[in-house]
Amino acid sequence: MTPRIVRKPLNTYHHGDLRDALVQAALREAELGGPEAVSISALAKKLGVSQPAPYKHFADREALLAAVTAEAFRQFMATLRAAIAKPSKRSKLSRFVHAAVDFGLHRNGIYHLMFATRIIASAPKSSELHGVVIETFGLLLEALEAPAVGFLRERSALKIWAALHGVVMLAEQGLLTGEVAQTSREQLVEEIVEQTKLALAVAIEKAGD
Amino acid sequence: MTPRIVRKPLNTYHHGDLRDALVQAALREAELGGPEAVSISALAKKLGVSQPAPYKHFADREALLAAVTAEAFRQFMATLRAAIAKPSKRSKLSRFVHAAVDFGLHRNGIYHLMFATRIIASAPKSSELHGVVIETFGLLLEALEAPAVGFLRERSALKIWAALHGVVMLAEQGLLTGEVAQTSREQLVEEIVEQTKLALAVAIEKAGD
DNA sequence: AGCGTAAGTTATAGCATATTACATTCACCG
DNA sequence: CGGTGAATGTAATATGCTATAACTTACGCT
Repeated sequence: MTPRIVRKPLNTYHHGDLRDALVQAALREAELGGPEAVSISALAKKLGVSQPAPYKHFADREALLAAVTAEAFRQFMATLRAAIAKPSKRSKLSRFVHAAVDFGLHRNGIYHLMFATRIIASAPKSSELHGVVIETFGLLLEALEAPAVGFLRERSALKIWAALHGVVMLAEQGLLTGEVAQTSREQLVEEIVEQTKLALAVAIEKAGD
Repeated sequence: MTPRIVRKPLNTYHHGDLRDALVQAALREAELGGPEAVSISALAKKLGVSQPAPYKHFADREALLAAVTAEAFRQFMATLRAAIAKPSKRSKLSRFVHAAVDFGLHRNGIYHLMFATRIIASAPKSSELHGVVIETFGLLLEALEAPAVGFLRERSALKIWAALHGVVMLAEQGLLTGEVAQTSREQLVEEIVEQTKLALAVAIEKAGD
């Protein structure tokens, strides 16, 4: 009858699920203030445990951030999956890209954690984090719906991935409004999708010769 | 006969040019370890002044980082200017983009400082930093050599800027080698340049109707 | 020559990461 | 049951960083 599967002792000594609570709380902090807003001691205080308690679950701050980043990717993927599943007259790819950019702008701090740090690069290839990154890329490949073979398809996906990340960065830095560009974000994203599709079509045709 | 234009007192009390020395030293630190490797107290020790001395020149750490970032942009621009000036059989735009990506990868930590933090976004529009950013964008517009009018030209520039930034990120995260993609970085960059040129040509033609 | 101010200094508060040694509870097994 | 080892927590402490306050020194200007 208890809503919790995990056993949660009533005594105050053991928290019961500190590890997960840390990840969730850290994610909330990162959402607002970015990676550097995540403070182990602040989290411990907020969760009502002693300051060094988190170190029983994470070797150091970086290890916590890696776990938080992995969780962020899972939420990212959930958003993307929902976007490409929902029927619409726009293409799957277009929906994917717009959803990704929206995520990057609305959940700003988290996006920074995912893409503007070296957390991924310094995580071992066998890690959980690396796995979800690959999986996310797979989602993009799926959204691409390209009739092409692996090679061209992957290159197109990489170009899309790169460009959409760049758009998020430009928007964040305030370079998509005002003097520099009268271009709206959505317009830019749509153009990128279209020009990549066009380039892919050209490449396929050329390969067909 | 003294090589220094700036007066540098021989007594140990006044450093003589602490502000500039801080910026340069911070830039070196950031080059290796990224923005978070910049520690005011460490810099002070390295420069032989007391720990709070830097605060006479910068209100806080963020102010120092903003100055460092502005200097980084100046070096970035110098590199880009050299690249587009040097004659080659490749297009100006191609040279620009390759130089930018190279800069992003070789001077990794600095690039992070420039594009993966909120320093620009949180700097006032009238600031020195904002100025050099606009100037850098102007350099890209120049490199584009597009026959198009402002509107289309700017959009193309934005797409290029976004994509090249994304490529740097992908390369840094190690997503351009191994299982995910057999695509080389240079190939990808070249394709992006080409497909943007193509898209621009199409857009110009359509506008000409 | 003297004075104001820019640019240093020491001292100190406050917060964060991380380690060590110790305490408590959980889970399991005889 | 009861006891024991591992997991999980605590207290105490070292170290390093940002930042401020109050004081000192030397530069430059009239």
